[in-house]
Amino acid sequence: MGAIATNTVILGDCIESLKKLPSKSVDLVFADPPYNLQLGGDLLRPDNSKVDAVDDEWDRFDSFETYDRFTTEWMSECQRVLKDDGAMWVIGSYHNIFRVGAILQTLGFWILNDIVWRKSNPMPNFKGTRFTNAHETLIWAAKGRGSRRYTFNYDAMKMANDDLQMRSDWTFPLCTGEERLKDENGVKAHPTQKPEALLRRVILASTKPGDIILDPFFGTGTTGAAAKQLGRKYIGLEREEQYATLARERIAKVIPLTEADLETMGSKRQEPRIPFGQIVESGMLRPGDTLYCSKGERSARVRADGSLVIGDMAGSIHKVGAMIQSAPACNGWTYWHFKTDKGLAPIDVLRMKMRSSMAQLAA
Amino acid sequence: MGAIATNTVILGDCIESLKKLPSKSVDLVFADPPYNLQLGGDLLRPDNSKVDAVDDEWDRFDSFETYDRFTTEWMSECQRVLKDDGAMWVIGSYHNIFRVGAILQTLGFWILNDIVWRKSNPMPNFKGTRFTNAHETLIWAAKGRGSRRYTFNYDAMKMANDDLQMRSDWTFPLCTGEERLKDENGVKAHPTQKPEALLRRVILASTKPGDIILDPFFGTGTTGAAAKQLGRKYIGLEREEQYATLARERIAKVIPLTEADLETMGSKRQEPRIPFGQIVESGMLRPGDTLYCSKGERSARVRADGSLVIGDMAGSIHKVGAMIQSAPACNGWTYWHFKTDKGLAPIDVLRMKMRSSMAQLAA
DNA sequence: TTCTCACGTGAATCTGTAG
DNA sequence: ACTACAGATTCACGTGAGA
Repeated sequence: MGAIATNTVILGDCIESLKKLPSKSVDLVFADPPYNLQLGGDLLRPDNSKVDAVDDEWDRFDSFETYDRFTTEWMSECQRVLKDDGAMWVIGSYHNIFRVGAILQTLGFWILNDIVWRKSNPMPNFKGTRFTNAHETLIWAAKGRGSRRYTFNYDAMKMANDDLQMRSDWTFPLCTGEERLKDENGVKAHPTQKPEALLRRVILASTKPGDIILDPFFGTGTTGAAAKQLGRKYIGLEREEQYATLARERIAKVIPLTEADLETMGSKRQEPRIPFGQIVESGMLRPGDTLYCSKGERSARVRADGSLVIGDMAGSIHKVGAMIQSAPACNGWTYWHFKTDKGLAPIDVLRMKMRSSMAQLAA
Repeated sequence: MGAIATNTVILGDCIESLKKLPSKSVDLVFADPPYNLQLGGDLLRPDNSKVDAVDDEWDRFDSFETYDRFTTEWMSECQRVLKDDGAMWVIGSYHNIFRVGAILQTLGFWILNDIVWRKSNPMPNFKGTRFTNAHETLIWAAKGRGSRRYTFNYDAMKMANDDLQMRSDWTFPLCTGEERLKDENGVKAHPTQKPEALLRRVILASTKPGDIILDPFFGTGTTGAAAKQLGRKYIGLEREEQYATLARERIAKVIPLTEADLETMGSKRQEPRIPFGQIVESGMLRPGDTLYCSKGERSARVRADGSLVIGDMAGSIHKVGAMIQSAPACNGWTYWHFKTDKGLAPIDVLRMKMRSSMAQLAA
């Protein structure tokens, strides 16, 4: 086996390019394949502006069967190209991730974790028809069931998480602002650019310095940029010349980090927000229970969704508290009280209790 | 089709029992199928013979295939039993959720969301070989692609989340303590008992009071307990007699909420429609009155039939609102305002007044 | 200079009913 | 099947203009 060319972007069809790569030559694959979104018509926000949808030709497939065939092809080539101790990451959404995961298992990959990327700033569901789609899923899998020697930098991950084991749910913002590549008109250069922070965590967790990372859907080269920063090598495959060019220019500007830089990259944690509805869902309060103001003169009834009712007024603890006092605003957590053996206690006590039971959670 | 028996636990093989249920008879399916292929015993072939545990490399495929066949069978029966506007939830971990999701799509179910249950107190990864497996995944899917009338209580969910859209990541603790069912020796009665809070959110989000919820893997009856509490009906299928017995005892102790406590924030889409003409007919506004946009720069005149006029444009409050803004659509109720002592107020205020006076008439 | 506020936008399977 | 139209619907941030 000759030396493989690294730190390069290969222009061309991903499967064709994969076939030319030698077997057992890369340490990690990171793949961000088309999601096969199957969008309908236009989507308008409440302010009537249009959502810039992903309608690119590369994301359109005739059927699930076509998508599955495509997935099977690129993935089995990746499996061949991986070293025996290598591993693969694939990112996707509910549109494609289940097919991706099933195929990967069927091919013999051995799933190590599924990871949830919680977006701190997702796009809302404008029409109020579903839950806000606020996460994507990554699958981390070893080449085969027997591969016990995959790389996992346990201590680096623990360190990055304030000395707690890194969990399978990660919180990062979307790629926006400075980091988001723009064309000459200031329009986003690629519709699905991933945040570098996400890639850095993937790479720090599952590769060693000097490892070779293959990205078969390179796009604008986030994987390459993060790899270079962290002292790893990359091979990017990309079909669209404009993306490949952008990626090369982008990566050229990246300055590799020093050891010292890396140490300061720990993630910050913050107190999790507890909605009042969750207090009710948890059973700490029950629908039908009564809440009182501190003097006990005023009362309201709790409903199953966390709303309060007084007469024909209904709304959140804050809104109803404000209405009843004819005040512009009200902190419902301190205004409303519940009955205990020792008299009235503010519901904020319940929130603190809930917080402490969730103390382990990085927000 | 005769009335279906509800609030009952049916003992027996899940697929056999499903086949006896009438088509299009339930509103929601909640399924917590067996997760792990390797445990054996849990898995039955379609002919009810047991699958032997297999370690052999070459047998791996056979084992996935068996799981897939089992999944396809129970799931297509559920699809048949669901009403056309019904929906299904399935919960799983990375061991099985990808196969479950792919099969569900292939059967024609239409995924609405994938939901991440973040565990606030997961079991750590003791060996430090992977990320702490701190979540499970739920898939929420409509019966088919065309099913647009599935139930989603958007406003109740928004209320439960402090007036923000409910996201696709939910945080709940594991089922522990009092809630966890124990046998006579104090040992947990079921290995995978789900928290009631999780089920309550599922039920509150996607059913109406009185709906029928089918759980084909009933276990110790968390679905039934939550359903009874929330004024929904349940049908539980369970193979193991000891679980079925435990479930019946558990559910018998549950005290349902009263109708008043079950009430949640209602959807605006379901409120009775008031034509604008009726506001004019009632005298709340008079023909010839002027309406303004919120800033007061634009104005239109009200005509006797409830149409608006600006210059030579005339039409409904919505159409004229859209035209004047050159927008594709407009909600006239919130766009147009009328003059009061205290300044401009949206005409939606008048609609709310009208609605409440109509409600009093009905009562 | 610093703060405030309006505006733009992100992998989105995004309405319901009457005729 | 289709059309027409009433009317319901958004969160977190980054940027840049203006105070």
